[in-house]
Amino acid sequence: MIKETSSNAYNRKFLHSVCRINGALETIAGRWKALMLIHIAEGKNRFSLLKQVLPTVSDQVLGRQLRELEADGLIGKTVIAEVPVRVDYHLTEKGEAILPILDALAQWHDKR
Amino acid sequence: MIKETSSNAYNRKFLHSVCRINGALETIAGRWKALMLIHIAEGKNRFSLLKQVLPTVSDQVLGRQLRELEADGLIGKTVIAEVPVRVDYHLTEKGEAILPILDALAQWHDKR
DNA sequence: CTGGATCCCCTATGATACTG
DNA sequence: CAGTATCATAGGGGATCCAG
Repeated sequence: MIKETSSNAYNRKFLHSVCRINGALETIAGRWKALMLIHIAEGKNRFSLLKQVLPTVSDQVLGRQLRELEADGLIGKTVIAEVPVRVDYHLTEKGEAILPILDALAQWHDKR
Repeated sequence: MIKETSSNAYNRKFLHSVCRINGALETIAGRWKALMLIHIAEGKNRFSLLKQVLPTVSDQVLGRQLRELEADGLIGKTVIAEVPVRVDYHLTEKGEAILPILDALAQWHDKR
């Protein structure tokens, strides 16, 4: 059994919280993700609507980031079998929960 | 003069808040920055101490991210003219203010 | 309409060596 | 001790074309 120094315990404690912070940052740090979350929350909840409000994002990147947000559980989607097909996105509970933190970040950014 | 549609006004409003969020994210999204801020807050406030607690970061990257955090106003440094020279880092008021947000991110990350 | 497939490029990160 | 200079690498993002 390895005797633990207080420094080792200290490191593991903080490394753990940092892993969580980095994990959180990675889920929202995509170039457009914060923007996409806000727009979806405001009703721009379809692929073509998001393209309209994010004019400089490519189809490929928009699609990829939508899938990543879905995989991370921040958004969900509803496929409506019309012709042409229609897809509605919506924030999950977890997606809603990030909005106040994004707001806090925006306010923090204005300091000084 | 260009007549504004309500959609244009809508876009500019949200694009503005998103620019602020992305700006905030960029200042802390470096691979090690959140970790560095926490460690500096906890007293690991010198180059060699940070290297000890961040064993996989290279000197080059550590130095660069320290300079970036300093340029963004999150940390300050004090150079003590000993031999060998000694440099102490400390969080600025702005740097302290981000800590609760990082904590909120960590708690959010644990959801579900 | 909603994206997947493919290719390219740029930037952040990393490794190594060197300096005041 | 506290960095900087140089080179190499990987992954995110962008452009274009294509498909259900």
